[in-house]
Amino acid sequence: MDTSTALAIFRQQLEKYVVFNEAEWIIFIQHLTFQSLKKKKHFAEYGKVCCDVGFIISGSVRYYMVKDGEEITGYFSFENEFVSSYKSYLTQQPAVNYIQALDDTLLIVISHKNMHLMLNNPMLAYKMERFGRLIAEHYLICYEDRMASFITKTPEERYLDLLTNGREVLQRMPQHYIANFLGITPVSLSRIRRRILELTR
Amino acid sequence: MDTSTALAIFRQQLEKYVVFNEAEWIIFIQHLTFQSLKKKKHFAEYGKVCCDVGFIISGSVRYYMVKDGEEITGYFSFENEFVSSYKSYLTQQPAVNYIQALDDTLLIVISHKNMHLMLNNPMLAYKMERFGRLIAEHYLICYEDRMASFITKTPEERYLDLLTNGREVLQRMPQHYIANFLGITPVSLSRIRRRILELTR
DNA sequence: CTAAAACGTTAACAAAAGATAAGAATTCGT
DNA sequence: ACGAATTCTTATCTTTTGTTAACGTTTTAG
Repeated sequence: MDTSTALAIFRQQLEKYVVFNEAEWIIFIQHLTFQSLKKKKHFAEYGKVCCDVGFIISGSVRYYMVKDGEEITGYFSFENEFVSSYKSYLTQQPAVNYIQALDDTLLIVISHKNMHLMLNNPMLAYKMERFGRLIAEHYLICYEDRMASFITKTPEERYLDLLTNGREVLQRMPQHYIANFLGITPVSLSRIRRRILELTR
Repeated sequence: MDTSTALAIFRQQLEKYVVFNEAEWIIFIQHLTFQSLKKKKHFAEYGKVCCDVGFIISGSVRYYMVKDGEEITGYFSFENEFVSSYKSYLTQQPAVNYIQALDDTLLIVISHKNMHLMLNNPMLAYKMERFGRLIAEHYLICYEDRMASFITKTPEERYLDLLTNGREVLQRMPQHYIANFLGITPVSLSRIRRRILELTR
């Protein structure tokens, strides 16, 4: 995909949050860069400050932490979604997690530095504050839903939710990533799948 | 506590996020109201749109959902913290949870209507966007931490975290609220406490 | 193309958690 | 102050999950 197509897609997706006029857009895109991540390469790593927010033009990533030498996958992001180790990005402190490309992934990137240049550029400041607010609110709602499912639902119920809603996650993802995502072990997920199969058979 | 003291506290706490000059402050406070919630009264209820964000001057609240007729407590907020059923507030759709005062609680309230009046008031718009962004980012980080603990830690580890960090939550909170908050049953928490006692004895 | 690595299922056993109920201690409402 | 309700612990039993290991299959890398 060429960069102008990617930018057009980005602009269209952004319009959920904020609409730039031509003059603003020209300045805005000067603060963007492209990043191409080969499969298995990292967008963010434990112990390193995450300097970027990315917007996924194509591909996908997984978020994981390492505990007792084990990788534990906590989340995924797909096309037309944002990706960052937000706490690290926002505080510019070292990240506690990894973010890794699951496929070859093309991203539009806003560095923390460029974001703050825009937040301090009178031409863009207002819209960037608004943009930042709406993005943060959007992901706040995602987290609120996800926390609620952990508090009120069993792993089996969360998996059934995934079957009905989370098409994309299930299609191409290794099952042990999904197990972690649900808060259980791969073996346990395999058993849950068996139980469901037996019931629906 | 009188209202001017409360406002002074609020102003000071807000300075973590945004600093108002005198002219702005005068307009800002015209968009605030006070709310006094008796113990056990609700700040938000299932099925009703949550129209307000509150700032807790004194007291505390718990967030809970009802599942199979059971109340399941998912979170708490204390003095100098914000409280809202954010998804409902932000989308103005009916809430899926309840928020209830644990003690008599005094709040400073910004209604959704007033928030949007300020967001559209040229005198305040920029700072309110910024305020909204920073608040959302703050709670995004809280959620990120909390999700991480659910994905990577056992209930026992989460309880031990609470023992070292969460002083306030543990002090005055019924134990079955804390159990829900940890994602387990009250009986299970009681057993975890016993195990810990036996080890440290 | 081939060897190695990763993946998903299953089994067997251990550990933990859920459900239910009983009983004592504490708190609450009036 | 009193009875009722709530809270916490403990016990028992059941269910679920974790752990480890084995096995066949699939995918990956060189």
